Amino acid sequence: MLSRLGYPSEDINCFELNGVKVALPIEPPDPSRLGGLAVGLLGVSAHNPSPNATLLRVRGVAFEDEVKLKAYIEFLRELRARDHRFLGRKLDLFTINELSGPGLPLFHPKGMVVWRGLVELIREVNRRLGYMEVYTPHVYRAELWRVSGHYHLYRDKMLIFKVGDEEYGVKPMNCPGHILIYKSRPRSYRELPIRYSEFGTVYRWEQSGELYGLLRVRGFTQDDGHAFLREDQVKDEVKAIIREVYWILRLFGFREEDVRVSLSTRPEKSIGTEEQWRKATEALMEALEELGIQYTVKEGEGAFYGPKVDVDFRDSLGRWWQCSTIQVDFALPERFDLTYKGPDGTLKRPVMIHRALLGSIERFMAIIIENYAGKLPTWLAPIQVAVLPITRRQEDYAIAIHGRLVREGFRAEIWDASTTVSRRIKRSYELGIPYIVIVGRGEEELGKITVRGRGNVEARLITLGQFIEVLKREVETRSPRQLLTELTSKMEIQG
RNA sequence: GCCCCGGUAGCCUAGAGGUUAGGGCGGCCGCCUUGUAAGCGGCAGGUCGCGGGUUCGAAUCCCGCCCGGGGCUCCA
Repeated sequence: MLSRLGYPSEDINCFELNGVKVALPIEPPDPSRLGGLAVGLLGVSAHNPSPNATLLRVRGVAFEDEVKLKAYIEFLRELRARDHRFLGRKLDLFTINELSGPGLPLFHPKGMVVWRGLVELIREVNRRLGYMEVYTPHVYRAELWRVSGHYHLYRDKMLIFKVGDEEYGVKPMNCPGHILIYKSRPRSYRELPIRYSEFGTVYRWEQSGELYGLLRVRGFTQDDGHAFLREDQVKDEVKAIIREVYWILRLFGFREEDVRVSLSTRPEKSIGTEEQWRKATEALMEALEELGIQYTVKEGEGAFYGPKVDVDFRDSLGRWWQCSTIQVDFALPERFDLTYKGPDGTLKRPVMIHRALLGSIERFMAIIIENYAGKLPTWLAPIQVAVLPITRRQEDYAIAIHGRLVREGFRAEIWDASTTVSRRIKRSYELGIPYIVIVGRGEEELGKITVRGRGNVEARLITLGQFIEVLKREVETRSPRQLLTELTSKMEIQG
């Protein structure tokens, strides 16, 4: 039984379906078919489209048949199973505590393992790109934020407070600190580009409704970098950065078709000369074209201080994320009166490039937790190996194996025989541990081990040395695959 | 920040004005000594988010606040 109800609002279509009032934000192609669809209820919310009408909106999804509906429900289940907010707790990576504050995550030891893995990865990239790591304070005199413009343009997101007679502000961005390092002495054109990087923790007072796990927080750490360079150096710098962004995405298993690049041009409200904008925008376009990268142009979407290139990528569930950003900036060099001595002896104004590769460590961590469904590749896994003695009689042997693994630099734990083997194996699967080493009487007598990988691959009775060699290679190459499979196939040949 | 929904032990959850708030996971203790995705038994663990109100009586009803979830808006 289906009937159309009056419109309380122009953009909502209301029907009564089997006695339940249903509001659809879109006009269904054939309203009379509504009754024959498979409908799943997603949520209920109230809206007040006009002063004298209250609308209860029941949100649901309709599919042509039960099979498609079930597939969608399965997708939602998958989302929940991969949700980094639950996995973060289960894997003991981080928590967000009501007492310490919303949007301010606390990273546990295991979470810091993943964090450090990402930071070390970016340190390598920074070395290749020539970015030198610096460290700057978290709090600055408000005067600095006046000079940078943040005091006026960004104030609603900033933490500004008074100490005695003077105001201070917690940093929402790292650039001003890096600028002051640049300004610490006169610069020559011969030095450029000067590149600074910092894993800088910034605080932005986001509105409470915008917070979302690690994906949207109030305190986060950027893998930030600023290059000070001549305008004619912009193109090469951007090319080098984008190449590295692609390298990083490939490392995490994102393919070309999962990456989307956009170029944002001059917005209406902006500073700088036409000439500067033209040069910078052309430099960005040329960089993208020379790399053979397809991109879309977002007219007028640039920052007020310069054009930018953003790299979005798509995770295994088809959701797009924006992390990497490369922005050209004419404004801050001017505001801080940055100069360098040109070859002709006159003072010139450098251009700045702001860039973040992962964007925020927190957000990127959340994305990879979800993308791997908690089963992190071995190089990032907080526990790489769990050693399981079958019975207490093998515990000394297990201790010896564990000790060797730890000395070789691996993150290993012993799970003693106080509970059953299958229970411990189940737990290792739940925690997404890459490898379990199982040692029973047979292994101990032969001085060997049995290794089982996450994908149910098993290498029986190999030597610890063989396993360490594979493990080492897997970690050093940051392999997304488990290299144990090589050992198992070898074993089959032998066996 | 706005709209709706929610908050019960470390985690998941039963409970809808009436005894000592019940269960599962996890934890601890004991038994078992285990060979590949949950062995058995016991014990501990709760200001029912916080504050106020209604009532003879509140986890349960009302108000305020805090926190979370879904959406809007915004971003890395």
